Amino acid sequence: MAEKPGRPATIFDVARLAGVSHQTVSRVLNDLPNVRASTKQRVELAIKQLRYVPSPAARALVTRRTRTIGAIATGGPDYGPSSTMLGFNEAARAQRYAVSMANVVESDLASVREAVELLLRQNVEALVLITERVGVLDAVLRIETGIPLVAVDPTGRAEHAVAIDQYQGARIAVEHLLSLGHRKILHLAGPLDSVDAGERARGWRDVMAASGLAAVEPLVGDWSPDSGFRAGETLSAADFSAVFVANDQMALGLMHSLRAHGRRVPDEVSLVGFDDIPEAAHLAPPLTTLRQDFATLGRQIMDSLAELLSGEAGDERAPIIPQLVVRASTGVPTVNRVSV
Amino acid sequence: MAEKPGRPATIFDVARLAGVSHQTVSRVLNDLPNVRASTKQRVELAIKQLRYVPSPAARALVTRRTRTIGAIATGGPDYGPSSTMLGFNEAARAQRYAVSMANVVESDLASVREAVELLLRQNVEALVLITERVGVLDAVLRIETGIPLVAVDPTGRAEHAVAIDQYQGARIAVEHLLSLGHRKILHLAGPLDSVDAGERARGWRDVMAASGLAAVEPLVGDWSPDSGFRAGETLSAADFSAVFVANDQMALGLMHSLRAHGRRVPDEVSLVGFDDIPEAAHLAPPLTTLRQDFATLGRQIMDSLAELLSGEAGDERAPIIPQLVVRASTGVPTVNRVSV
DNA sequence: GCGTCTGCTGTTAGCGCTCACAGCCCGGGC
DNA sequence: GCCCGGGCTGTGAGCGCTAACAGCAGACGC
Repeated sequence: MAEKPGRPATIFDVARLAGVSHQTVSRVLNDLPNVRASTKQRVELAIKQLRYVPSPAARALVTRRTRTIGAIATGGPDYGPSSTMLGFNEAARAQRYAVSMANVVESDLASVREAVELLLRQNVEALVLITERVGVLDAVLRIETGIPLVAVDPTGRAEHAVAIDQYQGARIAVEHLLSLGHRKILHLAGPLDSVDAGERARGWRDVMAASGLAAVEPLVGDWSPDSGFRAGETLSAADFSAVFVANDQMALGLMHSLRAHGRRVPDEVSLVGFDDIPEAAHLAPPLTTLRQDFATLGRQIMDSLAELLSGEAGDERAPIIPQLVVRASTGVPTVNRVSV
Repeated sequence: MAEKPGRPATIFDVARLAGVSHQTVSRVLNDLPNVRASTKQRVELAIKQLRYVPSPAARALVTRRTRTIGAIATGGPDYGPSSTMLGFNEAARAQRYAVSMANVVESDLASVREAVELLLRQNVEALVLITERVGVLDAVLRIETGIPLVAVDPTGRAEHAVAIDQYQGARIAVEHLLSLGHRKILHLAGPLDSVDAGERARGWRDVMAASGLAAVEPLVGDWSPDSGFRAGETLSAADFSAVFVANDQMALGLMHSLRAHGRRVPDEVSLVGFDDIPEAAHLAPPLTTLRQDFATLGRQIMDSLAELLSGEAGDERAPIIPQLVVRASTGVPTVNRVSV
C-alpha cells in the first residue's frame, strides 16, 4: 500500500523500498545470477507492493531490442490468412514477443510499402509477411529492411519461408478424381496474382499431362463464392465430368450455378475444393476438399523466426502437406456407371 | 551516401550533417514552429541522406507516450471478429497508431488476463477488446489498467463501447418471418456465454411475446455449422414453420440436417440467419440473413479511442443496425398456401 | 600472515530523444 | 541613443533502464 499516486514506480523506487541498489533490482528483473535468494525475495516483494512494471522504452533504448515482431497481412478476413495469423500470434506470445499488426486490405504496393515503413519505424526486430499476392511478396522481398523476414511462400522466392505445399495438394486432388475414373477434369483457378493459385494450377496441369490428358485453359476466379458462381455460368454445356476448384468458397458458388442449371453433384459433375473451411462439411452435397493446417503454419512462422533471431542453425522446414477429405461431392463419373 | 555502416544514425548525426543543433532537428521531426524554411530543408535533406529513423524507444521514454494500442480478440478466425479487427487496424494505422495484437484462441480467463498484462507491459496507451464472451468482457472490465478501454459490447456493460445492435437485428429477423405469416418460429441460439447470442435471443423472445406467440425454449449451438446440424437432428418431427438461426454457419448446418430429413427450405421450413457471410448468397437455397457492418464497427472503435485519448467530448455512438437481406430461404408458410 | 578467487552488491556512464530555458539577432518604438 | 520583443537557435538536464566495471566481503590455499 506504500503507493505514490503520482506516477508509475521506477526501478529506483523498488530499489529504495527493498534497500538495495537499482542494479540489483535490474538483476532480479532479468533473472541474472549472483543475487542472494533472500535479496531476490525482498526485491520481488517490493516490486509487487509498488506494482512496478519495467519500462519497455527504457529497456529498448539501451538494449536496442524491442522484442516486437511486425506482422503484415494482406486481403480480407479470409479463413486461411486469419487462421495463420492467429497461430503465429499465439506462438509469438508464448515466447513473450509482442506482435505489431499491419493488415492491408487494399493491397496495392504503395500501401504495403507504407505498412512496412510504419513497422520499421517501430523498430520491430523482424517481419512476418502473410500474403498470397505475388506482387506484394516480391515488393516486400525487395525492400532493404535490415531485419529478418519470414514469409508464407510455397514458391521458394523468399529466403526464409514456411509453406503449405499447394502444388502437392493440387496433385492429390486431381489424382483423387483420376482414381474415380474422371478424365475430363476442369480447373477453376484462383486469381492470377496469387502464388497459391499458381501452385495449385501447376499441380493440376502436371498431373493431367502425366496422365496424357488435355488440360484446357483453366477458368479464373477471385476466391469468392460469387466468382465461382460466375465461372459456372460460363460453363453451361461444356463437356466435363469433374472440376478441381482452387478453394472451397468458389466451389460453393460453382455448386450453386450447377444446381441452377440442373447439373447434379456428384452424379453428373464431381467437385473437389481446397481449404476445408468449416462450412465445407455441410454444403449440398458436402464438399470433398483438401484440409490445410494453418495453425501449424502460423506456429512454424514463429519457430523459424526464433531461429533467425537467436542465430541458431535453423534446419529447413518441410512444407506442410494438405490432407484429402473425401465427402459427397466426388463420385464415379456417369459414363463409367452407364457402361456397366 | 555519407553513411556510417556502424549503426543507425541518431539525431546528433543529422544535426552535425545539417550544421544545426539536435534540438532543431527535433523541432523539424515534430513539425514545431520557429524553424526557418531553409534550415528545415537542410535538416530534411540530412535525414534522407543518413536514412535517419527516430528511435521510438527514446521518444517514448521521455514523452511517456508509445502511440501503441493493445488489441485483444478472443476465439477463432470467424468472419465477424476478423473483419472488425481489420477495420480497426486500418483505422489505427491511418492515425499513425501502432497496434499490438493479442489473440487468445482458448479464451479462458487466465489466458486473457495474461494477454492484458503482456499488453500493459508494453505500455500501450489504450486497450481494445473484441470478444463476445460475457466472462471475458466482465473479467477485462474489472481489471484496473489505468488506461482507456473500448470494447465491442451491445449490452452496455462497458463504459466505452461500440456495437452492432444485435437485439434490433433479431427483431427485424423475426418480424420478417411474422410478416410472411409464420407463427411457429423457433430460435437456434448461439452459445450461452455470448453477449451477441443473448441479445439476439432476447430480440426473438420480445417480438414473439409482443405478438402473443409462444416462444419455446431456444435450441443452443456454438456458432459452428456442425452444431447447427446437430440441432437439426433433435428437431426431427417438431412442429414449426420457421427458424430464426443466430448465425449463418449454424443455419447452414441446420439446412443440411433438414435436407437430410427431407424437409424442404423454404417450402416447409423458412430460415433466417445472421451475419451475411460471403457464402450465404450461394447456399441451397440462398440464405435470408442480417448483414452486419463490421468494417464500420472497427472504424468506430478507433474513432471512440481517438476521442478518449485526446480527451475530447466524444458524443455517444449509436449502435449500427443490421440490414435484412432477403434471399430464398424464407417464404410463405405451407399451411397458409394450402388453405387457399 | 598474505594473496587470490568467488559471490554478491554498488557506482557510473550512457542509450536517443524531448522539455525547459537561455541565448542571439534584428526590427521597431521612444 | 536606448530598450524591448519576437523569431530562431542552442544548451543542459533527465526520462528509466542496462552494461561495464569497481568494490567488498568471506573462503581458501599456502
